[in-house]
Amino acid sequence: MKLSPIVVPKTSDVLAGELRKRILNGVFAPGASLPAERDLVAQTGLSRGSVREALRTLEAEHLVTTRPGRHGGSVARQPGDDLLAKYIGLFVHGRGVALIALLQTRDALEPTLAALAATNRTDAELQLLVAATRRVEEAYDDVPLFLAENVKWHCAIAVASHNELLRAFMVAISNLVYQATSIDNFATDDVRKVVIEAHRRILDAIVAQDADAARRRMARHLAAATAAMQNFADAPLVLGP
Amino acid sequence: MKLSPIVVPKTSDVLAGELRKRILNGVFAPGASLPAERDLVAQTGLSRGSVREALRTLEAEHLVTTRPGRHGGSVARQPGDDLLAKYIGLFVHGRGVALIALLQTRDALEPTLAALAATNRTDAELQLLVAATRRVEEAYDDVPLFLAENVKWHCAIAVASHNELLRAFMVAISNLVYQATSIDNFATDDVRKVVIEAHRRILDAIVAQDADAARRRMARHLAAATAAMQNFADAPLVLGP
DNA sequence: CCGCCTTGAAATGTCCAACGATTCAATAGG
DNA sequence: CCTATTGAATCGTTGGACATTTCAAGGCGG
Repeated sequence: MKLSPIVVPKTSDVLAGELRKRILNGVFAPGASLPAERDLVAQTGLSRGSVREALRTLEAEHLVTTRPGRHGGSVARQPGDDLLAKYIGLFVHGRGVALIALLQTRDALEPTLAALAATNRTDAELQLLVAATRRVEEAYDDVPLFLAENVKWHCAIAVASHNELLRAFMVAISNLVYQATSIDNFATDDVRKVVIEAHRRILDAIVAQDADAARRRMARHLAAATAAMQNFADAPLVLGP
Repeated sequence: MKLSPIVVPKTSDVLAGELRKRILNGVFAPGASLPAERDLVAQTGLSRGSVREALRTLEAEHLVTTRPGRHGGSVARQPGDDLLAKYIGLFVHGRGVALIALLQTRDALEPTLAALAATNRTDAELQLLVAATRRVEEAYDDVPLFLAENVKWHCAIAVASHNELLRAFMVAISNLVYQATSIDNFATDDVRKVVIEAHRRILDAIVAQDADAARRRMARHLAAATAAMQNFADAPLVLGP
């Protein structure tokens, strides 16, 4: 008879897994309190050290926040966009991903986002998008503001797409590209003029809920923007917050 | 005189921050060992519990792995694909992202990946891709194996694209989709036959380094695959290890 | 009666000491 | 020369004690 190698997981990891499951399953809804440390000790039969290590793990995963004091304790949280953005940034910086790779990723995501936005947008989101478009145009003379408003415009599209995952990806990448390019002034007068015109045409397609046109125009817009900064796109990505 | 509110960070968080800084700065290069727990205790003057909690935090961030035993200890890691995959998974499950949103994201990423693979592939990667294609075909009669090899095939494309960020996204999403769909048997005989044929045509385009054809054919392939599971795509995503 | 202050309770934060479990290297024995 | 035993280094786990933080309730003075 043969036995396969036996692995013994750490008790704190087991407990962390159990609690994680319950949080993601909604047993502990966001905002709800988990049992107190000593209650967990009593319920699980583990030591307090193990329980605390499990809670530290979940805390690092942003699944709970823990506060001391009278009505303190650990409360469940919902993992948000900021968490994903943080780890995407960590990945990009840690691996030294080149700017060109970020631009390629953006080129892959945004045409689909535009198409989805055209299909799924609500009227309220359309109003926000119109306002964002106007703010970009009004910032024509202020290059840093122009770039910042431009990022917000693209994020507004992402929000209107009603796809949370794509949106989270897009927001994270947009901010990374913004950080990497805001120093270099590739946004000449001509570039800014072209951007404004492209935004208008994309907005028109979204107003008309024409998904194909929105996708096509966004793809062209990005190709132009990428070309404008192509000169230093191969440089390894530096900087960051 | 007025005093602003004083915040006292947890000692374990402070230590985790210090170690994190050193790992990201390269003081502890990937693969290098951190001081042993008891050495950290001696150097920092903290208790072993606090040191361990700090290490659990870094472990959850995939910045270290820690092993017991003689030459065990904590070694620094480079945040890799698995890190991003873990947190993408947390986001998807935590937010209850629908399967349709995952499929839309995949549809956005993979045509670009195929195009990049056609352009950037090396001969070695092409060989791997050929082998992966053959394995999918050989698994025609074994549906679970077929699905698993199918995922590997798509990941092989992602690797050949030479875009680390897109690849990491793709690998994470592929596995999530796989987990969510491997239970439902939508992969009928007809579907599997069509998949194999589509893979061949995409592979041909990558062999010929025809980026446009690769993108086009991948888009069509995905549209067909998405349609095959469209029936239950709106269901909220459940399950997953 | 109202408002401030003190006190107490509940919870996490930190430390210490010990023992158990795991892994690998060195050494003794066949 | 090979194998098995021993031993050392290291993490894993437990239990208990005390410190710190936070809030609520009650007491005191106005």
